[in-house]
Amino acid sequence: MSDHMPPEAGTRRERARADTLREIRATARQVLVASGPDGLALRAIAREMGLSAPALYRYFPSREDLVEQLVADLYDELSDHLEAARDAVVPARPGVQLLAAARAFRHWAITHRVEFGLLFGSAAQGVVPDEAGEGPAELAGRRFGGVFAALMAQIYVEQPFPVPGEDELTPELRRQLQTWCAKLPVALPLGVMSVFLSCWITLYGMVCMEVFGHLRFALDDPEPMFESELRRVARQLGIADAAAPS
Amino acid sequence: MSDHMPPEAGTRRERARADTLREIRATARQVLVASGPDGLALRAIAREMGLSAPALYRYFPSREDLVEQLVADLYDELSDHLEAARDAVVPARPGVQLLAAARAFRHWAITHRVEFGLLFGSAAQGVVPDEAGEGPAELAGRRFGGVFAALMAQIYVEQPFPVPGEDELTPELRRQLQTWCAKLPVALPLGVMSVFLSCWITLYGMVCMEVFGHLRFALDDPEPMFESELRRVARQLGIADAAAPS
DNA sequence: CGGCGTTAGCTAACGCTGTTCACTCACTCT
DNA sequence: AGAGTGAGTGAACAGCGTTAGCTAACGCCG
Repeated sequence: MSDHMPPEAGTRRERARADTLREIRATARQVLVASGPDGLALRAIAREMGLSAPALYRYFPSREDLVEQLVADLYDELSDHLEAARDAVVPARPGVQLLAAARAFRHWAITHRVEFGLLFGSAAQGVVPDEAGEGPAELAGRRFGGVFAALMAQIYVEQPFPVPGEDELTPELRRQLQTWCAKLPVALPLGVMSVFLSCWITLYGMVCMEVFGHLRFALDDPEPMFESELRRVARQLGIADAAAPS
Repeated sequence: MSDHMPPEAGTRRERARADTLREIRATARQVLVASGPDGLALRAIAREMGLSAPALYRYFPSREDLVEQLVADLYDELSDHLEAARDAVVPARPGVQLLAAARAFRHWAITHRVEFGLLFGSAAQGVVPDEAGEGPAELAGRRFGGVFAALMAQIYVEQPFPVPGEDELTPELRRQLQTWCAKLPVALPLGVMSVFLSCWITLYGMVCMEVFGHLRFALDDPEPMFESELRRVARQLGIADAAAPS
């Protein structure tokens, strides 16, 4: 008897397994926000689902792997959020889209502090993460970075902004940017890539400092400073006209 | 580190207690680097010192407080490192000193990754740290920030660099900077403070990204990029001439 | 000098953690 | 119908932070 059908499903067992796996990931996420990163215990996840802790080992070889999967899921969720903000911009000018994505990044970060801490706060992946290569988290992280990178490239292609010439970069930096460039699908001037990194560092630094409380020594509400930095970035990208807050 | 010294006052008991307390802090630090932040267990510290775990409760009300003390110690150590680098600059021009301190910051961070993660990651202080006010860690953190702040102020006082006028700041940002300024010993133009924050965000962002591995997607060795960002900061502070790497 | 209060340190214990093992039971396939 | 697979179980182990109750040494004061 072959009922063929839902194209994408395997055997019943495989479907059930996939369902449970999804439920585990969802529950883990929920426990994370409810109990903080330290409260993210296998037993807590299991209890929430009405099964016993060792059962989870049918799905993940260790807690660490489960957390890594969770990190990947969170990166994906964050990427979705950014893309949604980007695509909500009409008309779709990449400059405005970049600013929208940046604001969405900060918004997600401050409304999901615990999750953000897991992604960017060195908690999960060891602080000394030589761990060459792979893992779903690494992959999802690249998708996240790609959202910004693509927008930045698009901005430059549509309307080039001033970038340092290659002769203005130190030879060491040039070499670093070159080896990076070689790994990319499209080739961009090295100066563009240095500007991209510089902007990304500003964005990352600003949001990290806010979420981790390292701006509280100075600012009560970091949003105005964030907007100010965003304007500086926009100026650097020649999209200052797009910077008015929505 | 910044404890005052020789009299070593107090009864014998008090001295013994102070000694043990210092030993605990030193051992904690050592266990931290040896076993990572997760391996920083009370029992491990106690074992290393040849005593039992509950004994530590005579010195700290909880593990969390011990970690906070450790964080304070690390901030102090880092501050010492920065001040040493600053004071090693001859002749003592504040521009050069700032760059020296910035490089020392990065150097300490990448040679003390685990400790850095504890200070600047989301691990130690709760990610949602409303915890108003106090604690030795907060205090030591302010000393650390003060090193940079003082240098920056000195640079401006000696030779003012161009800063945005108050009318170029949004009213919200102006208000934020004003309430911060009110808490400071000396009053500086708001534009200076916004530039300081901007520079500090760059420095923090760059070093955090490197240590937490969020630059590995692009750069193999982030140092050239760090130097490039440092030059940008120097340019902004009118000390570009001081930016040549030592 | 003797006694007493203070206090550093101990062991034992509780409840929690991640993880392993041996087992049961339901489902799937031949 | 029987064999085999695999999800889920409870018990157990080592380790965690923390509390309680005890011991013994120390410092002070009469």
